[in-house]
Parts: sequence; structure tokens; C-alpha cells
Amino acid sequence: MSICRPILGDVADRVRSAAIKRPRYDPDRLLEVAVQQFILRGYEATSMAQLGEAAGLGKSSIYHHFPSKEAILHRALSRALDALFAVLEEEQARLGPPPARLEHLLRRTVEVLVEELPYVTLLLRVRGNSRTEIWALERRRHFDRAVAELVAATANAGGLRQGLEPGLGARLLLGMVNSISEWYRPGGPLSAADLARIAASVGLHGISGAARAGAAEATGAKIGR
Amino acid sequence: MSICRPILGDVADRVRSAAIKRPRYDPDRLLEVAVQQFILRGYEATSMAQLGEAAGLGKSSIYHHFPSKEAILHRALSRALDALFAVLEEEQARLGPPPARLEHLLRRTVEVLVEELPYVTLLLRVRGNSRTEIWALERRRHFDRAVAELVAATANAGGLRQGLEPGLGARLLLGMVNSISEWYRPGGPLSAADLARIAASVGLHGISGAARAGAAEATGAKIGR
DNA sequence: TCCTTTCCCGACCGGTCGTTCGGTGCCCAT
DNA sequence: ATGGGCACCGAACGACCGGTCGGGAAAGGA
Repeated sequence: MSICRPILGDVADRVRSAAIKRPRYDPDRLLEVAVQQFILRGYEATSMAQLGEAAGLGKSSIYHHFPSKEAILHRALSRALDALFAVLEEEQARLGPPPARLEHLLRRTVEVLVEELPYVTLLLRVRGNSRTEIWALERRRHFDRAVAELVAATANAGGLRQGLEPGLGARLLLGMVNSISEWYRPGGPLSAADLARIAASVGLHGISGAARAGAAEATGAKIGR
Repeated sequence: MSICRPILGDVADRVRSAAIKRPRYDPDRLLEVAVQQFILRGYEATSMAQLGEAAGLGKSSIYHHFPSKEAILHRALSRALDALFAVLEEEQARLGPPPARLEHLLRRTVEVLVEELPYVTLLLRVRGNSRTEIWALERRRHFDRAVAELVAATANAGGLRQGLEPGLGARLLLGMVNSISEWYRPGGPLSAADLARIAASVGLHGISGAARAGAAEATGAKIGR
């Protein structure tokens, strides 16, 4: 029963085998395994026993590194949020004309999303069930608002298409960018920097300027020049 | 304890009160309540007892209408998937030039997403934990592939910006459209048809044609003038 | 060498999970 | 009025949940 555990992956094997010199866990390495599991099965659907198994430990051993299951989640979400907020502090996101700042912000957001893929993925799936999740949701809302304000500033500079409310534009933009976490896997042919450049460009082009008369242009509003 | 249940909403009250003539449930009405709860707390995190409470029933009563918790999920996901696939069958999505078909498909997808908001929202959150979820994921993948093929056909017609791989364009497009389920609530100032028109326009404009030289255009490639 | 600290384990706790079951009351056709 | 069936209930099931605890192996400085 408990013997027939499935092929337990990567980290666990590296730890189990005495050949390699890393017999013990530290919180961050355990976090890596845990977040992997949370993404695979969902946070609620992942039991402490499964976390232990994936790490090659008994479930009680987890509590040596983390005081509770929720604490693991908190640490993971905090890591994602810190990385995202760091982007807001970057010089190119704070200075210069709004459109350029927005482009930088989007591009760097995608890059961070890829760099911290598991953690950001987990963040984007949070729905507000526990105090930790509500806290993360609230912090994430602040980030979204910063993006929305930059979109609004871009709109004031005439960088938004007619009839597109800035708030809506920001949501569509963020939705597109965030959805990357659902399919992007590093190691593919597309580098993070390339993806970031393309996604930011596609997004900004979509919400900006006059609608080009494609065959598919349904919006009646057509800017004169 | 069990008395202090929070203000339980809408449907439950309507059913509880003898004033209105609908004292009994049928599967579809119960489904409505259940899906509401699944979205609120997540499928795994919602217990049968909570479902019952939200419906004004004991948890054992749920089993009079559904054979299992997973069956409820299956029915909800099936409803969403059926509605989406119906769009693929629409005449304007099958005939005509690819760009126009793509525009129709996107617009109608948004409209369906809004019409069947709770069910589609649930579908978009499925991660593949159970057999039902895997089935839904597989079926959804077919829908996504149909969109991707239409994007590819649009690309062949020269309707895609340079350097944007059709598969990537389709993912960004779908990501943007699907993200609408995370914030749109009916009853607001924005009608479903308007939202659909705008979202489809923004998305198609984003992936199509040459990049306009905005201040935020970072792609080294700068078109002559 | 010995002893402290770090890391990990199995056994166990109260509680909750999805599900089952025997029984009860209401609605409605007869 | 009455009998049958539909909708519902409370109690109970085994399994499993997150978390606790006392103890044991292994590492590391002395």
C-alpha cells in the first residue's frame, strides 16, 4: 500500500540516493517540490502525505521545515508577489513617457512570470479560500491596479484606441499576459525574452491606436486619420 | 454551529420560503447552486455539506439528484463544452474568408462565455485531477485547436504580423478571451455583445498586420516609415 | 570520542470527507 | 380518502485529512 508509491520524481531521487551529496532538505528546496505538487493537483487537493511522498519524506517531516500547509502556500505566493512588485520599482517602469513605461512593465512581467513560473502560476490560481489566499489576492490586486493606472496614463497620451475604456484594456492586457503561465514551459524554442517582447508588443498593439481596417474589424468607430 | 450559516443566497431562499411556489429542486436548478459554490470555493474545497447548505438541503439530499459529486462537475463542464462547440458549428464560423471566420468565432466565444458564465468559468479552472476533469481538458483542447487552425489559416492569408507564430498568436488570443471569465459580471454597464465586439477587435488587431511605431515599440525591427 | 543539533520517522489525534441507508412527510392521481 | 412515489432527512460508515508527539539516526564541532 504505502510501498507502492509511483515513480517519485527528480528532487526526491536526488535526495534519497546517497551517491549525491545532498541528503537533507532545507525549506526552499522543499518548497520547490511542494509548489510542483500544488500546481499538479491543486492546493486543496494535495495532501501533506502526498507532499511528503513527492519529497521522499514522511508527512510528519514536512512540519520540521514548515509550521503548516498554509505556511508553505504563503511562502510560495510571497515569492511570486515579491518578484512582481520588484518590477514596479524598476527605473524604466517609473520614469519616462507612460507608453514606454507600460511596455517595459509588461515585458518584465512576462519575464518574471517565466523566471518564477511555478510560483506565479500558483499565485494566478488563488481564489481566496484562506486568510493567506485573501492576502495574496489583495496584494495581487495592487499590482493589477498599478498596471491599470499606467494604461490610463497611456490613454491620456492618446495611446489607446477609441472606445476602449482603459480599465477594460488593462484587464485584457493582464489576462493575455497571465495566461502565458498556463502553457509556457522553459526549454522550448521560445526564449523568455523573445516571448516577453512578442507578448508585450501584441498586447500593446491590440489596445493602441486606430483600428486598422482588417476584414475582421467590426467596431464601427473609425478614427479619422 | 450549524445554525450560524451565513446569509445563504438567492435560490435557497426562494426555495425555502413557502410563499413562492417552487418548493422542490430538480437537477438543473441544483446544478446552478452547486456551480456557484464550486466557483466560490473551488471544486475540491467545496464539501457536499456546503452544497446542501447553500441549497437549503441536507447533504444526503444531493444524492437524490446526482449520483456523486463528480457527476455534478461532469454535468456542469458538459454544459460549458456543448455551448462552446456549438459556436464552431455556426455557419459564419465555417464559411467565408478565415479572418472573418476567426472574428466571428472569437466574438461568439466571448458571448457564450458570458451567457454560460459560471459553467465556462468552472471549465477554465479544471486542472485534470479526476477522470471527469481529464475528459473536459481533452475536449477543451479540441476547441482550442480549432481556434489555432483558424489563426493559422488567417496567417496564410497574410493576416498575421511578421514574426508571430500562429500557434503563439492563438494562445495569446485565447488567453485574453478566457480571462474575461475572471472579472466580467453581467448587469454592469458593458453588454455581452459590446464586450465581445471589443475583445475580438483588440485581440485580432494585436496579432494582425504590421506593428505600428508607437513609443512603446521595442522590437528592434522598425519598419522603414 | 562524546554530545548537541539537525533531520526524520511511525503512531496517533480529533475532525471532516464523500457516500450509503432506512425511514418520514408531502404532493397528487385516483 | 387514500395509496404510491417523489423529495428529503439524520445517523452512520470507512477513509483520509492536517497536525502533534516522543523518539531515533546522522552529522558536526569539541
